[in-house]
Amino acid sequence: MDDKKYINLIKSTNIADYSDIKGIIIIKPYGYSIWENIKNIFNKILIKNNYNNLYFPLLISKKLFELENKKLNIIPKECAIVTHSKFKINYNNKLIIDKKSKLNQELIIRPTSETIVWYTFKKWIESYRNLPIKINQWCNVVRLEMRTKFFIRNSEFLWQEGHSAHSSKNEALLEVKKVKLMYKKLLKNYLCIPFISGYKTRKETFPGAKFTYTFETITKEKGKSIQLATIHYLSNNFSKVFNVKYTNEIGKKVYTWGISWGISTRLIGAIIMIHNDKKGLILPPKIAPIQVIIIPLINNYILKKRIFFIKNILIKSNISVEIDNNFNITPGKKFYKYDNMGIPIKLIIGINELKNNTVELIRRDTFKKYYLDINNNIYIKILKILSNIHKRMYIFAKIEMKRKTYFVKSFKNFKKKINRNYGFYSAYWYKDSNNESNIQSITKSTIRCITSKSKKQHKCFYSNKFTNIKIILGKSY
RNA sequence: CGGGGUGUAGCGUAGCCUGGAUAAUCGCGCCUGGUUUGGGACCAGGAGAUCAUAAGUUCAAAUCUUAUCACCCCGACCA
Repeated sequence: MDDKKYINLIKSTNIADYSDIKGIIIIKPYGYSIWENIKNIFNKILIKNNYNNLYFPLLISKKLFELENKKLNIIPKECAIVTHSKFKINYNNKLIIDKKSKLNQELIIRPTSETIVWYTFKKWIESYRNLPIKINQWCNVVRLEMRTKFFIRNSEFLWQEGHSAHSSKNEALLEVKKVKLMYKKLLKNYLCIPFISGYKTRKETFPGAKFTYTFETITKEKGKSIQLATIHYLSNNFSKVFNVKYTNEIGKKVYTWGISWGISTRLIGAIIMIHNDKKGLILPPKIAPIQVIIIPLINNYILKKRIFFIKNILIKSNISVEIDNNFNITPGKKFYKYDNMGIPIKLIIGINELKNNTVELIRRDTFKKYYLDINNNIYIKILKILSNIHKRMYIFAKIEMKRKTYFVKSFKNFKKKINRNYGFYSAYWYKDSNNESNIQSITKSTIRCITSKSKKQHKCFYSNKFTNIKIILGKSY
């Protein structure tokens, strides 16, 4: 999918629109319900894993950022900074900042919330009995990026950020494992997104973290990489910054351990880029705002009753269903519209179906037609088809990702190949940040993650030194 | 933030190089009436544009010049 198609698809499906500020978008109802569905699903996963939702403030004081900067060397580079509180009108009748209203201290619109979270943890944590603390918030964050793209890189985006504090290193590391499973479940079982996962190189790791674990996928046609989710193992970096110590079982004061992790509305971008065809978007059934659209072909009282009958059956089975009763538009046009929107199932009823007590069903993914007997528990068949669509979407996306995953032994070979085809390139690599920078500047691609360590030693594809580290390279958005 | 491109009705566009007369082409969409409705219907009529913004050149600017803003593409930055 080229970029123009991507933008047109988002606009024509009413998922989102531009605002008047660069990189800041309006998420329209159809797009927002996709996000709400993701939220609802993930909230259930969060509850199961003993996380509580809460809310931290949008504005963070510069004072706290300074603490962080001193110890961890985190310099917020693309933040929006609030400096004044008033406007006045000048001689041209234009609004200008009232310089008298300059704030005593600059406020920063959160680019992420570790700062305020750990400032707060300091107040909450005294004893080992207070631990672990496991919290999550759904909010917006602002990062004024130079180059933006719908959902993939916005200046403001919605996300989920999980934070936890633990009494031991092992417990924190165990939590990383748990979150990995949470994300794997969401991506595979709900969003039909295949991925590779692994550790970021030091260069790509969040500055406040000991390591960053990442989930990456590639887009359908282009094969560009998209980061889907991240988990940062913070070790006790932040607890040292904010002096978050607790008294342990033997009365000693020790630092706490932490992790933080997030997924954002970028997932919507990933879904669009992965699940589409010539006719438009194909939404994974479990997050589709409308799973079944019923299209009556004639405006008729008996048919109307029949449709409500079907709708009620489906609603009872928790299938989200809508009826298109607009007879000013011809059926063909409706079919194209709903195909473009990616609605998994269309149910069509006309004279023939009414006579035969059937309904015609068309799958969005394969366009295969089924005729269902309406007196024979149609919801069972529909649930089954929804689940088949899900499975097929995941498998196809996975095959596509595998097809675009190559193994390279030499840098020469890699350079040649990535120029022709983007994708995932796996290789053995000897850890060296200078080499990493060279690889990036020569090929315009980055090390997406370190996927595994083999038992045997292999030659590094770049330096020929022996190594057991296997990486995935790719060109990212 | 550097390089390139674009900005004309709700959307997509023609016109711009080579300035011209009532200031604007075509398609989609929208409104009214009628016939239609099984994979993008048709006929008739209608509404809708300070040509991104600002300044300049000129008798005359959508068209030329400059600045600003936004968007797109390619870099650097980044979830």
